[in-house]
Amino acid sequence: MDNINPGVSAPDIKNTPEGHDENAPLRDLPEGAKVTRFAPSPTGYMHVGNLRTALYTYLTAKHDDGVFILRIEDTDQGRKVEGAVDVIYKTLTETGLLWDEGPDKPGKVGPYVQSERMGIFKAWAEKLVADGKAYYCFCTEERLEKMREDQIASGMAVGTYDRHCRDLSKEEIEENLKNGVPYVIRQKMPLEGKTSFDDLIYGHIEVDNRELEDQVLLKSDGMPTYNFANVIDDHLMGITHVLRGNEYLSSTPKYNLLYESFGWTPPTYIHCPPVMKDAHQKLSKRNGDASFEDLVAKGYLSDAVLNYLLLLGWSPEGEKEIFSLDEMIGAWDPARISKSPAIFDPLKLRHINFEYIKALSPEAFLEKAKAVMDAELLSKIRDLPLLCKNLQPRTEVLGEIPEQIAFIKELPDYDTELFVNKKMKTDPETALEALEILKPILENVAEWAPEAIFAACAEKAAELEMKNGKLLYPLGIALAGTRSTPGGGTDLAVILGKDETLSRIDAAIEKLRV
RNA sequence: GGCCCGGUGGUCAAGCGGCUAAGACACCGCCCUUUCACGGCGGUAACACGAGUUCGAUUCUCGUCCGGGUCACCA
Repeated sequence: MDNINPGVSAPDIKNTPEGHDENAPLRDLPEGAKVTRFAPSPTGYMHVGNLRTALYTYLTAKHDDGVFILRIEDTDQGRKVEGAVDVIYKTLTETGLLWDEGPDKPGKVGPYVQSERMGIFKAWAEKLVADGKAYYCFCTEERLEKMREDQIASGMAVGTYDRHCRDLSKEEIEENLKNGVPYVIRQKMPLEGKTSFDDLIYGHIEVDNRELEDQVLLKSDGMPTYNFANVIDDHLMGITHVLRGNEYLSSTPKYNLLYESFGWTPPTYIHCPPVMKDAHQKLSKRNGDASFEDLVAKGYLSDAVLNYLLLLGWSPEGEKEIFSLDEMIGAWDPARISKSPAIFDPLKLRHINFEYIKALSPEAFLEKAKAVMDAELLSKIRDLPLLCKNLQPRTEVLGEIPEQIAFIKELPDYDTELFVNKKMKTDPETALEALEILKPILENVAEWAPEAIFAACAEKAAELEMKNGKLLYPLGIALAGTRSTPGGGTDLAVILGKDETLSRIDAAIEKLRV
């Protein structure tokens, strides 16, 4: 995607408190345009919940011709997975969620990889300390450990920092700093009052400041916590709308206080409910739930997956269900995101995928179907277009095609009971008759084509005053050895070719004679 | 446990004080039909519970219950 604001070439903004100009315009955007960001951490796996967040984030930006930013949040170096960033690029590219700015598409507010922004966080944290909104904390791991134990023992609120270092004397702090005592920087929460914010989905949310912990902003290794980096980056990057999972709902007041401390305007928050595996568990890597890549590998179309995800937790105004990406952008309204969790329904995904497969041109379907067939199978199909014509309305997931037509490779060892069909009024006995009648017709049919074969068979049926099915149902069973096949007996004959057809009929006749 | 959020059929969901409470998936039945599908038509199935506000609550308030989230030098 091209730079969406060509012609604007403001100098790089300074990311530090000293150089930062709060009023410097970051981008030249149309009225009402939103700037959003998708900020995954590179853990090597894109689960569908993540992808859904990316979609919603993308749509929120694009609906008003805004900017969609990709930022990689890799401050936890320990969890970093090799190649994970590529998975993110690949998935977003495949689904068409193209970002306007990102690590590989630098804009004016880069860098877009958090680990490359390390220098700036410390400066901002120190500004907070200087302004009395944060403080150095020299508590050791052991003291914190002991504090928690004591808290549990005394039945106090669990895990909340006791603000031990909040009121250290100036001298004490200087002394520690001078001696190189390791420290973290903690946010100084107000001791009373309330903090509130408005979420686009959940509405007004208010908490007692007493509930808020003096959270760590800067770790002892100089790295920011997610909680801090997030706020700094979102602001410096000019993010106007923050979409994220609702697990952040309860920490948002802390973020708001940070914005307040800096004198910044908080973004609009849009918290999304989670995508669930069942009523109790989220969809997750740990549970071995399907990632986007897994679904595609199974034969789901990426557009179909995206379309399904769109509907999982969001509903359009009308009755329409199938949306192209452009249509999604047009119809999108973040206010219609659901408040409650949604259980991922594989069956519905199948259906949506089916709709997309149905909509494929015959040529496109043939290409996709061919891709899941092996050479041996392909060599035995005498009329691939005909097969595909029959397959297309019967395919929900591409990957299931091979098993659906396994009988082409090899006739299964079927039971003669299969010849029983009440509606067609057939049984093994009538089937034997039917096949014996059919055999010479097929041997002598003028042209080995669907219409010609069907016409010849139908003519014979009419002559014998029987329903077509009485004659043709047994043909299908004889040729496929299974009840469910893509196409009727005459189509199967063409797909298998004359020789194979005749030989399978002989085999059936033999089987029925014993 | 404290705090925050949620609760319409099996699932996704519409609804935003007055409706016989949409629609989709799944399921069942019928029709079409050379199998199975597709398609068409029809059907079963829901406002968690209890108070209150109101002439009237699925919609508003409170409580109960249930579920989820969060309480890290992880994001």
